[in-house]
Amino acid sequence: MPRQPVYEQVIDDVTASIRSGTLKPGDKLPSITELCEQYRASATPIRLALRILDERGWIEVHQGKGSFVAQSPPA
Amino acid sequence: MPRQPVYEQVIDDVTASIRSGTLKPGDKLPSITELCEQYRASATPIRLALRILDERGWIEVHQGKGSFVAQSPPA
DNA sequence: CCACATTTGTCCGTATGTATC
DNA sequence: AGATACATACGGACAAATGTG
Repeated sequence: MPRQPVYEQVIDDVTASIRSGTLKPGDKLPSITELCEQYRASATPIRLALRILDERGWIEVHQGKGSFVAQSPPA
Repeated sequence: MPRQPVYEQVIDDVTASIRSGTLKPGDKLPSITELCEQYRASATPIRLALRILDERGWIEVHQGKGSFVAQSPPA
């Protein structure tokens, strides 16, 4: 079993939290700096995960403000 | 007017080429190394562009093989 | 099977710019 | 003005997949 990349782990964790209701529409996600600490990783995989989650419609990322759960996340 | 980031330029160029028919489904894109030379940029923005184009369904990227225009690109 | 070159994948650290608070 | 937060880009390192010989 090949181990899962950090950025995929973040994607899975966030989508799971949204699906389960732990994260609700409009909720603010931890900052990149905080996510780096949580996952003990650099900003590279964290930022990649957030960008992909944004592309897929799970979150909205706003410069200077932060990342927020989308109002209508995918099923 | 803020100038356009390199990765957005790549995205625009590739989507335009696909839309115009210059690039057809199944066609192989230049390698990352070649795109770096063409745009006189590092791999970072090139990779980002390819990843986003993949997420949006324009291309398919395969490790060890290359990037190929999707069989059914978006409208 | 092995060796090698090519190509993409993942991640790190760093620097600088832009937006928000 | 300063602090916080995200954006873009560079260079480098090592891993993994592919194709060829």
